[in-house]
Amino acid sequence: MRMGKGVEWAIHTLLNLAVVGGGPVGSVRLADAHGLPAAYLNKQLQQLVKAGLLASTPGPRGGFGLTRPLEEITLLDVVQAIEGDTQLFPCAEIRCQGKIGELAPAPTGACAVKAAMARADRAWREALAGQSLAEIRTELDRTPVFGNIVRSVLG
Amino acid sequence: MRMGKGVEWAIHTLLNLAVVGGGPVGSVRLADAHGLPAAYLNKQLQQLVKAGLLASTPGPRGGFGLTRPLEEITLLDVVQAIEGDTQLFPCAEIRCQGKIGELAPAPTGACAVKAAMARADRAWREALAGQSLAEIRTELDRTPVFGNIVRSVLG
DNA sequence: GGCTTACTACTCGGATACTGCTTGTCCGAGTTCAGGGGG
DNA sequence: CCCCCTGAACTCGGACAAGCAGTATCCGAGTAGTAAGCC
Repeated sequence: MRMGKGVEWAIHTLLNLAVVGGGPVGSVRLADAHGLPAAYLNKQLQQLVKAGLLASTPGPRGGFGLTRPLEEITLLDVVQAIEGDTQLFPCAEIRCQGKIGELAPAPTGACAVKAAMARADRAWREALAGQSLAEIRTELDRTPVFGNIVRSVLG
Repeated sequence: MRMGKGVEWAIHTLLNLAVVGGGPVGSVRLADAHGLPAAYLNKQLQQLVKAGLLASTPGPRGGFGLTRPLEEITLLDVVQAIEGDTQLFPCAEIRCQGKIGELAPAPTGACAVKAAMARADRAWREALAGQSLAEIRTELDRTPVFGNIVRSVLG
């Protein structure tokens, strides 16, 4: 159980877009920056567009651009955009199946297992929502050369 | 990104084994209790044996039995036994690849993205480790008939 | 009658197919820009 | 000289394959219990 690589790609791409600022950047250039397959990265970026994190402009000089500053983008936003907002624990309600399910009365409350897992799930999501991409960029800016390199590659 | 069904199966099976107490129970009977494919449940239970949560005894009258009380089994134990202890976020270090990777100096510290994701991961694991199966069983015992049904099915 | 022994039935355990999702690739619709022709 | 039009190049967007992990199944190794045979 692990999330797809698209999440890592999306985060780094969002950070790069913020560093370069300015107008939209095409998916090919964004992919070359980290040696990623361009067409597949494009697919992931479309997910970010659907989620409202990016805006896409077609045609020459087109590409993808941020719709809001990094301060307003949390890790949870990115993860949900790429992976969807499904729970980590897929409760199939097997407590209501099989011999036990047939004999037991219809359950009144929610499944205790499901509830416990949901608590952990919530802790994870809150930890993700508590960290914005802006904070991560601050960490990256500890290496001052970084900004120049990104701008030289994507500019 | 969601964990396999085996986790739900394992948790309910562990709870059932605790309720019935006594000697080992075969995988077929455990599977019938919730209408699960017996052979595949067997595969998952083997994972629990490897993790030390269950003990298996072969031959007739054999089966699986708990090795310690529910108080000493956390949700994290079960999840790690079934899913492995890999991180949710698979950092491929793409920051060191592509044009940016070639131009940037060798990174000194850990990846900021990886670190942020690891924090959320830790929050999730701590939430899982903070809940034992005994607490869940307490919830289930709110329905007093439950114990009798489990014993009648597995006895 | 008691003990030994062979047999049967039942269990786990690992090796073997199948399915669905993640990953990866390709081509078409749409738009901007450039260049040529006409007014 | 300025405007319009046509064409081309480049972009996103969704449709189309490949690979792999999760899912499901089956058969063999091993053991407890049983029943028959022997002392």
